This record gives sequence, C-alpha cells and structure tokens, in this order.
Amino acid sequence: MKLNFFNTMGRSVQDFKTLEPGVAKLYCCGPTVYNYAHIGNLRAYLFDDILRRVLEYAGYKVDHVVNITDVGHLTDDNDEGEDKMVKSSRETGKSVWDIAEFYTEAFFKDIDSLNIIRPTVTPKATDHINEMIAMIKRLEEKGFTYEAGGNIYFNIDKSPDYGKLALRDRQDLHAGARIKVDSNKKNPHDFVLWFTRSKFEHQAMVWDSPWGRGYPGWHIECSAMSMKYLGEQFDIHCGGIDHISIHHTNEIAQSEAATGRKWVNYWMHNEFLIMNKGKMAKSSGNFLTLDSLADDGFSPLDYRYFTLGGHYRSQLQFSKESLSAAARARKNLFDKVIRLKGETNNTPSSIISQEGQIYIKNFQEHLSTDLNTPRVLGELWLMLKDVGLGSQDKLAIIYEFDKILGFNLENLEEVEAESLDSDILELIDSRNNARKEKNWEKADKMRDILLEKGIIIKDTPNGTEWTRNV
RNA sequence: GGCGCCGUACCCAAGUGGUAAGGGAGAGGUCUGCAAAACCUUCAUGCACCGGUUCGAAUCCGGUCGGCGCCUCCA
Repeated sequence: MKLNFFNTMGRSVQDFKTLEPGVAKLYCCGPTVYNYAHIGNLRAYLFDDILRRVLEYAGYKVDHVVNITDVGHLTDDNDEGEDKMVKSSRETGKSVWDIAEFYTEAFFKDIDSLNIIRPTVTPKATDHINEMIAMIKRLEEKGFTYEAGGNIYFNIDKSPDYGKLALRDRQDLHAGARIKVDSNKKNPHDFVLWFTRSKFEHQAMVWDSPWGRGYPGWHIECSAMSMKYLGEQFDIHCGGIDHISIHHTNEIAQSEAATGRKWVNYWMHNEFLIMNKGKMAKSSGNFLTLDSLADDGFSPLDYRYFTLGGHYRSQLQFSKESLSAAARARKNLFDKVIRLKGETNNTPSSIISQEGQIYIKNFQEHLSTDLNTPRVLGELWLMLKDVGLGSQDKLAIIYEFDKILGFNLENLEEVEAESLDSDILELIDSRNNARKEKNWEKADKMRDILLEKGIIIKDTPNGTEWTRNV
C-alpha cells in the first residue's frame, strides 16, 4: 500500500518512503505533565495513533517515540510567570516530581481510554539530561553556541537555512512582538540550550553540567531523545501546528547543526480543536478534559469518533452539540455491529466478496491520501447501507476498517444482561400481564416508572427487552 | 507589523476544474396497542460576497467582508 502524506517541509503531499525498508521511525511531541491533558491536546495523540496504525496497516514495523516533558517551562506571557511544574507544585503542595508522576499516569489513562496504542517508547526528559548535555557539548564544539549571562544559547546565525520549515526569512521575524527580548541574545531568535541563571526563582529541578548547575532549554530534549531512540536520521516527526515556527524550527537547527546533515524527512502537524471561537488552552481556562466529558455522559470513544470526523489538518469545531452528534453516530455504529454479529453468529467472511473488496480498496485510498479519516467514515456508512452486501461481508469489512478506526469492534459485546433487582423484574412482569389484558394505560404507566428507574423497555416480537438508560 | 489557514445545509464535516460524500438533527412512512428499536424515503439548482479565466469553477486568479492560528510556553 502506497502512502502519501502532507509534509510541512515543502508544504505538499508527498510519496512516503522510509530510510530503512519496512521500518517507519516516528517521533511525536508529547505532553508536558503539569496538568491534565485537555481534549485539544488529545486530538494530537489521536492523530498520532491514526498515523501509527496506518503505517502498520501498510506493513511497516513502527518505532513510535513520544516524549514526556517533565521539566517545567515558562507558564505564560509575563515576566513574572513561573515554571509550570513549580506553579503546579506550589498550588497543590506536592513536589514537582510527584506532580510529574501523577500527570504522567493521568496521561496514560487518557490515551488508553481513547484506544490509542501505546508508543513503543515514552522517554522522560528528566531521565535524559546526560544526552541533552552531550548534545549541547557537541554543538559547543562545533561553534554553534555562546554563553551570555550564565546561560548557553544557540546562535541561529550559524544555521544558514534557519526557518526553512516555517517558511520564514530571518528578516521577516518580528521578535518580541509580545514579549521583551532577552538582552543576552545576539539574535532575538537565538534560544537557550542550558539555563544556569533563570529569571524564575525556585527552579526545583536542577542538574550539574559543564556550564554550571541548571536545567535544559525546552527544545533540546526532543532532539536528544529522538536521536537516542531513532537514530540521527528518522522518518517522521509530528506535533501540533503551533510547533512549526519555534519549537520544530529550533529542533531542526540544533539537530542538523549537531550532525551536519538532514535530520527528519517528513514533518506532519495537526490543526487545533476550536471551542467558543478560539483554540482550547489551559492558560485561558477554555478547556475540557476527558473526565469532564464523562460527567456529561460521553465516553472517550465518542470523542475518538468525533475527531475522526474531521481531517487532521483542519480546525475542528467543538461543541456539546457536535460531540453529541458524534456520540449518536458512534452508538448507531456499535449497535449495528452487535446486530451483525448476531445475524452472522459472530462469523465474518473469511474471504470478502468482489463487491465488498471495492470498499476495502476505497478505504485504503482514503487513508493513503493524507489520512482522510472523514472519508473512511463516509465509506463505512455507505458500506453498511449497501443492500447488495451480505452480513458476513459487512462484518469482515468493518473489522478491516477498525484496524485504523480503533474502536476494538471485534471485542464489542452486547452489554451483559446483568441481574436486575427483583422489584424491577416484578414491574416488568406485571407490565406484561397488563399488556396481555390489554390494559394499556397501566402498562404505559409502568413503563414510565421503569424509565424513572433507568430502565428502557422495548417490546419486540420475541418478547420484552430492556436496556439501561446510560 | 510579518507569516499561515479557513468561510460548504439547522449542527459537525468531506470534496481543490466536470456538475455538492458521510454523520447527527428534522420531516414523512413501514412495523408496533402505543412507544422504543430497526428499516425505507426525504432534506444545499447551490458552496461568504463581487469580478475574472474556462466549454465548464465550491474548486483556479484578483478584490471585499468575516473567522482562526502562529510570531511567547502551547497539541
């Protein structure tokens, strides 16, 4: 299966070829673990998951690395801002290390509940300080750094093609548009590799280094850890669209300066989730977590379905209304799968018919054309409505699609008929007696009573069924 | 100030030169004592607006209006 992805480097859809045949090396920027991930953050990891699944579907062995940033960085846009980890620590009374551990666990819990396949490696920044120091030394030896005011800076004027990812000329850069430029910098866009003299007090995490006790700049961790786990060159680097101009630009500058050659072949960036006419952001309080969605009765898989309905490179409009639509669609899909399992005695076709193969072919085309998951969902519904297709074929095709969609439909089971309280069973019994007597008024009244107790009644030709009103 | 993206039905959202996918909601119907579920049918002569190119434009070009993002940590 041939894959084509939009590469931010070059801004075009390009054929995907790996450096090493059959192996795809993928690095995705991960979370800073000072707070819960909000659903906008999670959109990025859902995108990573689709990408990873498609690569595996296409036959690649995937080395998937996601960093855990447990070193704090700037909180916000004013000079009085403090380290995020320190801030969280102060507010909760826990140590920065406990904060990091707590939110790292929360992150894994979130991605597990979204059916995101765990990355092959999830390195923590604090476990790789030595690798970062080694890389800074390498840059220092090659003359890309300078020391000023106690900090070590990367000199972007030594990188001729600085800004190539962001498509910007140095001259166009308007530094300090919103913040004061660090007066230690030779070029306003130089960035810190190692801090020893932070303007922020109470830096809780510090390490010894050749330049003094301090802590690393933000960008260096991704360069150091990706190279450790994937090598000095690898295939794909992804992250949010906001990373293009600064973080990834700086990662490229320092990585290629260190090795003297091209670092990453494909750059893939996901767009933002938009809520209330603006991006979801922790700092503005304009954000929701998976848990807060659960409070409104949404399952994590509802959110997974929702994000699949939009293309990863388009902003996605979030609202309770749009999520409800996705939740409804997801439920309809699951119901349909359960019914198909019943009809086929849980036996999908081992060989899909000629007509069915068309859907598989379209499915693959949609994915190989820059991961068009909205079209995959469209294809799925067309297939399900196709009267010329047998149930066993449909089930087999669904399972094929689900390798990417990731709803774990093969293991989907009808909710076990839990034992009901005897008083509810009695109500159902007596309602059926009322129905036999054609006492509809009484029967309807009892149905209302059951509904109040959270039981939905369905009278089918095979008898009365009930489900819990979830 | 610089850079980038976007504007498609009630909502979400595909489609980037050949005559508007899909989902949700809504409407009508079959079935049912009624309901629910299921199934069927229906739902944009038009893609912000104005010009232009073309046999043909939601799609390309120019302009106008509106929205979002980045240039600061940030998915």
